[in-house]
Amino acid sequence: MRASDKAYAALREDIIEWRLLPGAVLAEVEQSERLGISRTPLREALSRLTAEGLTTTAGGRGVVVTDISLADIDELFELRETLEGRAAALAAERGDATTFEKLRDELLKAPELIGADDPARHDYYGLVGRLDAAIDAAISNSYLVQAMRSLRVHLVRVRRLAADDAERLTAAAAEHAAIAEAIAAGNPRLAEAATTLHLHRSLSHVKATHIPH
Amino acid sequence: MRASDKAYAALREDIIEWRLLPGAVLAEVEQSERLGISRTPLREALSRLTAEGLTTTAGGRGVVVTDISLADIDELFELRETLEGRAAALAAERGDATTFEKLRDELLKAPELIGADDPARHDYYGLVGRLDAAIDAAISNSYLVQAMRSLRVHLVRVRRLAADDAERLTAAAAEHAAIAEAIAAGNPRLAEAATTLHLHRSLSHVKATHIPH
DNA sequence: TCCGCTCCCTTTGTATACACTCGAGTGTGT
DNA sequence: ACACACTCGAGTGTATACAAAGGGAGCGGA
Repeated sequence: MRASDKAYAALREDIIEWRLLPGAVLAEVEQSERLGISRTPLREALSRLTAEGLTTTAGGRGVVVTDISLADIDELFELRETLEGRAAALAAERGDATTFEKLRDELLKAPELIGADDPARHDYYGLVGRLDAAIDAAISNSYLVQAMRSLRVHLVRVRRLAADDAERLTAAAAEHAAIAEAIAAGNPRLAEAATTLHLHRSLSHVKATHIPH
Repeated sequence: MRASDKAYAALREDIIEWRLLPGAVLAEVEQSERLGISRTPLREALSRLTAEGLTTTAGGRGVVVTDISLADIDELFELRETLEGRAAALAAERGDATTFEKLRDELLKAPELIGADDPARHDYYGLVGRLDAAIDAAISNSYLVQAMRSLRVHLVRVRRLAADDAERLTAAAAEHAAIAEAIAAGNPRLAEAATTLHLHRSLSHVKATHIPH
């Protein structure tokens, strides 16, 4: 793995996990020494982070970690609703039914995973990730997939702000199952509606349990 | 202006104007010498181009200019319809009516601009650009604006493939005027419908007059 | 005491030198 | 004659040295 990739992954992780808080200045020499690499690959990593919107160049003062305000969260979900709603509709038109039927069945059994003692709920998040991947594959539109992928980075960051209690996750699993069900049934409008519903509930939850930083 | 910005702008222009054709390899030493800068800022420029999707790294063999197939154009417009349709609807909800009324009036007079002998039709394209900018400002959603901005780069490139005859531009101006009219009237669904219509016509025109390369 | 100017220092921007990897081409052995 | 291996080279990846620019602190004047 290239040094610039390592630096990119490390910084991205630090920002998403809120170990590097908004406003933190990422000075080149400081970070390059911390990560044990030179400035050149670090600069490339910072460029990528800035292109993604996780950092921004603060004229002459280095790059700083971007903030996420409540307004940003609203904007984020507005775009998310647009993209994922359409994605779900397209998946319903083009996707393979059996794939999404299996995912639906797994999602209906998800409460068992959520109840387990794994605090990170890796299995459940992996399952949701597989649903996302299945939708991505079904729509076969690289530009749309790319747009959603760039959104997910910010969404993971936002999710870390909210308290992922078992109650909400159980409800979310049912909502995801509804989406998978609609896609499997080949019903685009239903799939879009289910996605809209899920995202509104998700946004409400985030705003309700939002931890100010 | 920084050297890396200069290199980025120059290469971006070359790719969009099809002076650098798909598949062309951009060797670092070669391009840095051509542009009169060193490899370091050039690499940053190439990183940005790759992030935008105009180039792609061909495993150790330098970066190459990406291709745009007919399938890509379909995908591009599918995403464009999603984003710009929603943008028009949001602008209708949140935009200032007088701003878009003025733009509508100007667009209705656009055929005069198109008839002028300026082969580049700078005035007309400037006017359409101002409509885009007005929509961007009206929706006040930086994430959505960012997503559309990253799309427009590819769209400009596609537009260069089509023959922008006066007839199509006149029709497009009328379609744009209809969008502005719907936004000014504060009718989101109408604005979205007008946008959908315009994009379908635009796509048909591109595919009909497509110049294979 | 407050405003403004200047100087210095910190930090980024650029250039260049070095290291390493991948691939092609050639030469040799069977 | 064919196949395998070795060498050479082109090109990227990384490190470091140098240049330039912007900001902050300190000093001086009003």
